[in-house]
Amino acid sequence: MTVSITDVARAAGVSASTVSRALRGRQGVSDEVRAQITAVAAQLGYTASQSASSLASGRTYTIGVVVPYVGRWFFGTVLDSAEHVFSAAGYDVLLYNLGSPETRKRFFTKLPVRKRVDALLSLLIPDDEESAALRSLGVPLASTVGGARPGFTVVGIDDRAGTESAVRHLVNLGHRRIGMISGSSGPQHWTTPIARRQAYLDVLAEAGIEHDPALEADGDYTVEGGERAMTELLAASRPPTAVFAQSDEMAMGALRALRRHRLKVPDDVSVVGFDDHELADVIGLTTVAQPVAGQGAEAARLLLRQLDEPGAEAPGHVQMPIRLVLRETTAPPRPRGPQ
Amino acid sequence: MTVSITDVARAAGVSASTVSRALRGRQGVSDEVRAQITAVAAQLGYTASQSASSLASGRTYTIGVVVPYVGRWFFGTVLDSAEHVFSAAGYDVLLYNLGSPETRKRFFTKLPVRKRVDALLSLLIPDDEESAALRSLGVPLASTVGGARPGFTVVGIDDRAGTESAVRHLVNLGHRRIGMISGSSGPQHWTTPIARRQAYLDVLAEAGIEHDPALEADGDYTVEGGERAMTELLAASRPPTAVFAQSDEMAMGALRALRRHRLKVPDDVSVVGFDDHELADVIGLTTVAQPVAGQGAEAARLLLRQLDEPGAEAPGHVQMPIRLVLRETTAPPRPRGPQ
DNA sequence: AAACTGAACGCAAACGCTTGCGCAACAAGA
DNA sequence: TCTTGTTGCGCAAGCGTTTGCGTTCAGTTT
Repeated sequence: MTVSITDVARAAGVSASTVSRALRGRQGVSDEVRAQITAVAAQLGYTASQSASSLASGRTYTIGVVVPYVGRWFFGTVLDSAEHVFSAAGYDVLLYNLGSPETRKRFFTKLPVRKRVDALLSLLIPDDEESAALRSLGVPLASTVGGARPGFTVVGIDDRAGTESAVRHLVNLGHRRIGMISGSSGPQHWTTPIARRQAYLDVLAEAGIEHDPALEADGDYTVEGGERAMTELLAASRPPTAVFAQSDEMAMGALRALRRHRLKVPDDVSVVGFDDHELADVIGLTTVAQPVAGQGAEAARLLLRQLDEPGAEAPGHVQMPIRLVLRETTAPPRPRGPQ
Repeated sequence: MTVSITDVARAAGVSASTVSRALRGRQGVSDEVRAQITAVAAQLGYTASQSASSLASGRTYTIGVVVPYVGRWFFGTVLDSAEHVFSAAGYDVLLYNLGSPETRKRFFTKLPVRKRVDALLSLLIPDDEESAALRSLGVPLASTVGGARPGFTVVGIDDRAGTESAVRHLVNLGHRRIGMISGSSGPQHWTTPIARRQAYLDVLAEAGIEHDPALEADGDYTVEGGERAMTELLAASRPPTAVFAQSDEMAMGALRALRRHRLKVPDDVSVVGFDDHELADVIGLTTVAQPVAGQGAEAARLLLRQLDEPGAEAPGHVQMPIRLVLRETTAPPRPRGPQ
């Protein structure tokens, strides 16, 4: 049926152990025999059975990646770059898409990755219990979202600094009524929205602007949510002249809401996003750019390093640079007064 | 170290085989013993080793998914929906991201999925050689792109009909100079761009419009490519008054090029895309919608069916519906003549 | 009461690899 | 010549499951 290691061994006139050593580049086999075996294996189209190999060796050469929504740009991009790093190093990736609460719960209770992966990269923020479950796997862990967590190597960005640059930009343009569309905090302890909100409040305070709770709305990190949130903000008794959205998707939703209300951007309302989505440039959105692919690649590299040198201390938290990208959705507020 | 089936067996006072049967719902074990074993297993936190299980049974409960670019909206969306179907059925997914020619070549020569998956879903179009390699895996195959292929269940859309509805829409608005931004055909026999081009030519012919090669440009299925292509088209001696882009991403690039040239959409130039990208609505792009997530889910379901009933004949090709979505980037051409 | 069922369970043989150990064979040092 | 190393390779014992077959035993049929 399917060709096994003993088939190769027989065909090459050696033992199975020699085939195993030869094909995996171990020493203890002469160059000529190795060449022989390699040739025979190629000719027979032999591939080692991953199951048998990992059962015997304990190594799976597989990395688990858990992500909330593969379909969303941010996660897709991180996954893309991480996958490249993994596959270049000879690792396969097992993907778990945990968008709905049920699949998420099932994953963390059944833990299908147990004994199946050598390491795990999480693109979602586990709560304490989930964190513990992952640690119980006994493999290196990394994450590209949220703040530092025990047992994890997390590569992220400085949410405070990013938010500050965005909001300060609006302040410097002369805006005083600055709204914010935030991402839902959800059931998990999702630190990002919290950090960004705090930074937003701090900048307002430092500029001597009184915070108006009516200028905050939740956008659920989606386009539709952003649209709803912007609509809410516009319904305030004194609507904002500028809005900071915690993600580009929400900013895009906000832009759509503004268009529906026949308000001009940036003349009537300025908008700044967060992420530098691939289409942010297309629609001219001012935003704070973060190296999304870079974070995925870096996290993957750090994971691989831990696998290569098991003794080494893993960095707890690394921060990647952010930068404000000025485009066409921000401008000074329209001068008020008698027209 | 890690708890094995014999640990559970010992703790429950039965044999390993009984544990195996009990946990997998096989018959031949009494209800009380089964309950006992289930409880003990849960308490010990036992999970069967996937390697050992698949080595012994030959089933991997894993599906391979190969995709050119996980980061792109189309593929991410298909993957997302397919993954949900697979995981709901108890299958894990192994992801292979084959964007670059090297990784692609490596994948098809080494075929790391051999003996690792029970079925394979391809979101890229394999050439004849690659197709043969996949068939040699001896597992059910499905694809969500391109035309029918021997050995594959492919679920797609009617590219001709989709293109016709888009181009006819432009013709009906009164356009006569209708450009097209196509996706590169690339090295593989990628039938989609060819089918769409043919439909484009046919509609022009049926409307009595002479085809002008200067109104065709390649956009590589990317935003940047679309922008370049549009710029090319605008450089023609008689530029188009309307453009059909073979994907929304390219259409978005075209919109950006038009904005850079200070041309109004749809007043100066109409644009219609293809796909109904999640952000098409945000920017008001007229486009032909295809059920992207639906195709992923359907392909996944068809694959699972083949696994459940190995004897059954698999459908060779199923087509999902498309529909033209009118938004704000198309309008009648600006009346010409003395202004 | 004997013979026959079927259900519930254990035994042991795979499944296809990896790896510690042992054993030649040969080279180099004493 | 005899040790001592070194290198190249085979043996065989796992790794943790699944599964065909055999055994036991309670319950049914003659």
